[in-house]
Amino acid sequence: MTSGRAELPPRYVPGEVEPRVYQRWLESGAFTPALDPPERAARFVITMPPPNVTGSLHTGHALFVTAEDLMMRYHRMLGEDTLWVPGVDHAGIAAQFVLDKILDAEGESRASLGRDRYLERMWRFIDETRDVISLQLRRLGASADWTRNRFTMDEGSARAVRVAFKRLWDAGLVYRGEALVNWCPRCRTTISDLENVHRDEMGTLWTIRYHLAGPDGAPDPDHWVAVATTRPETLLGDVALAVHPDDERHRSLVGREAILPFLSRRLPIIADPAVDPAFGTGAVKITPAHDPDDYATGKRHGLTPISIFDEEARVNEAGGEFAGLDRFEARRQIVARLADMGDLEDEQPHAMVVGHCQRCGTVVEPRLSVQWFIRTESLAARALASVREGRTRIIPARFEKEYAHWLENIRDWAVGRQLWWGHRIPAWFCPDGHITVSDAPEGPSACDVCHRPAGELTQETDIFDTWFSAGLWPFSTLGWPDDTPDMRRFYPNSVMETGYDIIFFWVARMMMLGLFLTDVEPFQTVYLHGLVRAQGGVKMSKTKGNVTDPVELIDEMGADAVRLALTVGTSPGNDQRVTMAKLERSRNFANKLWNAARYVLGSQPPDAHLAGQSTERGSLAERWIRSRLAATTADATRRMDRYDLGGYATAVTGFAWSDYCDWYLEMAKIELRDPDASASTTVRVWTTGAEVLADILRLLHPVIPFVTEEVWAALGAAHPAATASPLLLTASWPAAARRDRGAEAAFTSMAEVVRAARNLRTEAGIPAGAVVPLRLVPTDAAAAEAAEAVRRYIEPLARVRCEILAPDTSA
RNA sequence: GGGCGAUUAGCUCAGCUGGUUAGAGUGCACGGUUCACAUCCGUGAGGUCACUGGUUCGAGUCCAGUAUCGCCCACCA
Repeated sequence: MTSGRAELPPRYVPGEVEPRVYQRWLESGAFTPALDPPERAARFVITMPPPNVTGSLHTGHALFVTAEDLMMRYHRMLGEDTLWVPGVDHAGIAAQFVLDKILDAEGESRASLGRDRYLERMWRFIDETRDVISLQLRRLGASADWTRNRFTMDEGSARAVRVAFKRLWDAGLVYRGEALVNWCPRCRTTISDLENVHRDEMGTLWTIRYHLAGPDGAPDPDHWVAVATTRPETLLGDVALAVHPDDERHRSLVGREAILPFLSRRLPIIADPAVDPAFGTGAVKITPAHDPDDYATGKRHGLTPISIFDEEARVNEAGGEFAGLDRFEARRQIVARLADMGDLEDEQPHAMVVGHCQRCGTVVEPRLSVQWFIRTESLAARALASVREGRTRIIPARFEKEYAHWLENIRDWAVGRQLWWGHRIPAWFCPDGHITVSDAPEGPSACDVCHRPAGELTQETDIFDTWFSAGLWPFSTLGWPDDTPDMRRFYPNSVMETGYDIIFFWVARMMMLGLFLTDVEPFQTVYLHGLVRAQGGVKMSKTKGNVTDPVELIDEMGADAVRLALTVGTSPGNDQRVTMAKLERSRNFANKLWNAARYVLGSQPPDAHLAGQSTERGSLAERWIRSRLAATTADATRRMDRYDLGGYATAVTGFAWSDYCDWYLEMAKIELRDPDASASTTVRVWTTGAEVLADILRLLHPVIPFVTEEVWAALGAAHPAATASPLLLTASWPAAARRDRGAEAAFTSMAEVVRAARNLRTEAGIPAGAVVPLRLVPTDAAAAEAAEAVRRYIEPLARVRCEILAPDTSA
């Protein structure tokens, strides 16, 4: 390689270097693990949360890419066998929500298209959107292996889903049964407990009179039971009234019957200890099909539930005259009618908790239906033990408690969804109701029980909860269930990195499924980042209009600045704000580095590239900066190893800016311009600066990869010995050298004098350009000697002329 | 109803296993066109580490309690 002057453009323009640098990385093939990994190399595999296929980059993505890429680049530089499999998630319910809105605008709907055409339309839609997010992730610098790009609806995932379900079924961990589930009337599907988000709301508590049945069976106008309810519309599904067995006020009622308004159904009055005598009137209506408590009560008393809503929560034919009304309209009319009849006794504002669909916000309706469940008890116990016994560690540790609490109280997982976009449950029914689960792509050849041929079987129409396929991600992306080279080499993964908001949705599910299916923890470490909040600390949301578009920020500030701003001053699991001030500061740092490099390149003495590694003892400036570099390297490495990404970034950027730029380069200028310096000294001083810069680039590369890579190339052209590797991406992480305490102490004393002198100038109002005398009074002969030794730095740095007086020993 | 977190300079946040004058950035004040950089340089002001007790030679750091804010979990009509 011919060396010589290398140049960087005089101005740093954010966003300019990224495309060509990323292209160089891609062409190097370094994102893809080598076919023959180095012997005994440690392994580092990231588990990435696959973003929603229909989504577009938001700040949360920017944060996870930054954190993961930081770790990846660090471990790659350590020479480890690294892998980051990128991909996207089909996001069943979320994707349908998006497509349904588009169809609505086109005058179409799920119903008008039907399942097959709807799915065709979805695939076309996905084809348009599925690369968007990946391309955006690349703009942030994600050093993922794009040759292994995956999708939770690809054939590999589909097969993993079938096999996983079959194994769960064969192990008796799957059952199908009637249950009261969370139903979203807008999405028209079951949702899990996790997707049912509770919100405090102000509702109304109505007190309604249920007349007792008279001797003739007709309602007795003079005798009634008053019942308090927040949902009067559900009375259409009442099957009983209940009181507490010890409640004296109502004891005489037990065993009698009341007449349901409007429908004249006879309701037995029962006694059940679940009733709180202190609440309302002490008597409650029992509506097993629409209330979880009532469902349990009904079961205890052998009552048959009556469902009164259809899938869109309109009153069905069981509701008599109210049939066809929306549930809230039905409520209004029923309350009005009761009031007219004089049977509305009271109406009070009432604080209550209401479940809403996580996706669309609609009030969740408990609905009685037959569902697929996964038995979670044994799965959860293993997932719990893994963390308790330290085989998987969660960072920060406080989330281990939340994880444990959730798993200890887990309920069975309703995995079926009445949607179309997703993996269809591989279960078939024969006319006799037997269930056959098959993991074969073409389905079973016959009923497992009665051996009827496949032609007489029909497949379940429900699909899986999106998190079921996501829960297989760490291994379905590596070829599981086959014993592939990737599985052997990269499983289990090392670090699963994600936001704390999906610890239950995703992390816990991966642990449960991973342990059951592969007998090993899918990853050793769970690193949870905080959430990015908008200015003022509120959650970002499109409806609030406070979303900062990371793509715009990258255009304006550069990907390096966005990454640095998301890293400095953060700690795992804690929320953070991104402010314009922080972004500007980060961009300024990139600019600073660029200019420092320009100075180094521009100040290269002739033939400097011919100098080998200097062995002679350098100047104080050189020894000091090398010692500080050693300290910073050790600190940065330690922080990286402890996942203190914020501390790492702060340490390294601080070193580069303060120690290197503000002090070393200024001291080096003095030495480089010294007319008395020998050529070899000048070369040595410059080379030290170039070598330290090279290590700064290595240390900074994980967090600001683009600028450092570009500077590395220029530095390599000027001084190949400093860089050694053509790409910084694959350069080695620096080893911490020995510190030089003597040099550090000498520097500190010198710097104190300079700072004191500058302070005196400012206080005395001495013009910045004026060179004034400075009298130093050493405390002893050694101090005098030391002062003399650093005079050459003090004088230009403080713009003074030193007079070093005789030692004053009086103090 | 449980549980968790936060509370440190005007603002945004770091402070690991308790140890010398509590840090950073930004903002502010003042001064700077020195040939890398005004996306910069220099100097400076600014904190009873929410509050109350306790442990300790010593606490922002550990313990108990209180307050405010936020989050998670939870089938009471």
